[in-house]
Amino acid sequence: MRELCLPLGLTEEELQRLDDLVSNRRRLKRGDRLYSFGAPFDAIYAIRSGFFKTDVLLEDGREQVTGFQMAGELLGLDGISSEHHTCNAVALEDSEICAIPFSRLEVLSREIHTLQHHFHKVMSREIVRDHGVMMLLGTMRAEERLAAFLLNLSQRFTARGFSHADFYLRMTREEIGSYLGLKLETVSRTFSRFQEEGHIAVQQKHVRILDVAGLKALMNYRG
Amino acid sequence: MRELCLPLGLTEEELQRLDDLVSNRRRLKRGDRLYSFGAPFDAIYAIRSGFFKTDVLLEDGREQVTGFQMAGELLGLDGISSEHHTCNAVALEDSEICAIPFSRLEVLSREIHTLQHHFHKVMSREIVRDHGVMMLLGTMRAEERLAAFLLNLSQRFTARGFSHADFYLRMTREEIGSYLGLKLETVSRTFSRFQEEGHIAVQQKHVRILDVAGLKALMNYRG
DNA sequence: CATCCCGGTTGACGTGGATCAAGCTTGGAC
DNA sequence: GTCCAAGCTTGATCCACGTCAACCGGGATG
Repeated sequence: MRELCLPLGLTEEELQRLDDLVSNRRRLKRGDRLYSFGAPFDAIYAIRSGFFKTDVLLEDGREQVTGFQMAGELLGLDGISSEHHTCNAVALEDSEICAIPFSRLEVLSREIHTLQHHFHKVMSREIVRDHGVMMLLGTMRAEERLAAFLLNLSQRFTARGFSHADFYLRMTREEIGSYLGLKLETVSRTFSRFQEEGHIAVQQKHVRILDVAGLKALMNYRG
Repeated sequence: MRELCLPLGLTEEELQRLDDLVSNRRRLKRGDRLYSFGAPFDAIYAIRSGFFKTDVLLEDGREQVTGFQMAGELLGLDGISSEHHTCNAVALEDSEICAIPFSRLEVLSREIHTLQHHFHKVMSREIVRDHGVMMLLGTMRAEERLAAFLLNLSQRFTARGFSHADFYLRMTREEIGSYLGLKLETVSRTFSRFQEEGHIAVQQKHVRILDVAGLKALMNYRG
């Protein structure tokens, strides 16, 4: 956890103060909302365990999933700008989070330079990630989108010590589709095609990646 | 300029220190790059005047425009995460920017709380903006995307004291298309359709918005 | 002045993914 | 165990947007 979401090179005393900051824990069951669009913002959240999605809704009900977050990642950065949350965060499995009161984070990051810099990097990384999603939504075809999605999940599971090639999806086809700008049927069909072509083995939410190179190759060529 | 991109409520002395920070000006001609993908990051940039695009490229040459920036907006936030720029920033007209050395900004924002908070808000606003683009790319149809784009431009021009209804586009149809996830022909056709329907008058880069309500109405209903 | 060229428009046609619809699988409730 | 609802798969058809191609218009160049 520390390696993933906290800066290195802190003194014992600094670590202690950080631990105080993130001491406010909370458990959520699958389906629970961590926060909702429009709610007042006063804390960001570090995921200790579990899996989340964030989404934004249009007035007519259309949903865009803006991200899937797992242990070690932060939620709520969108709320800083307007003092209100601008999306919904929903637990996709039973999860545990730390609430980090934002005003206290700002105080502490004035005193601990590495914390300040780390926090800026985390926000910036979120912006870079979003640009990657724009690239995906703006220029890629369905196959490329799903391949990129699977490879990204695989890489993040690996970073957390799980198998890079064998995992359970926490989200539905519809949620994957919303994230990737596709309909659930297209997601399902593309899974099936990947399976026929031997790139993966998929049965409902259980995915095994059989051919990483093949998936990567799908991403770089038209046709 | 100050109203748009600087925090309010600073003392004279604080303002002086800020002015020192942003004293490093630079002029760019149309087509010049402010920075390129992979270049070392050491400063963010405030646009004093002019117009920019940022884009990311895939290995096979596909381009995704990630944003259009105008006076008072910041460029380069993407570079903080990895100490290298992760996109290209290109001037779409002759422009002037202030380079803000990032390490100095971090020092100063430790001392001026309102600056720190303002900077966090700016980064967060960028994240929120990106979510809006995801929504646009993931769920909207061509008409909705272009209407949203025009209304957004209009609103930003208004905030800068320009006409909300009469402006020149600084970017090509292809760049608009790249931003909106459409081909240039689709952008062109959709402009023509908007004109036929009386929502706008368009001649090449000159756009007049005739019916704001009509454009807004286009955005919320399927079909 | 003529020429070039880049960007824009428009038309004809093709297609990837959406839509509509029918089963199927699975896991939780009882 | 049975039942049911939610989610997944698959097929048939449709259509919004992409592709390909022709042409136009205006500003830069010589």
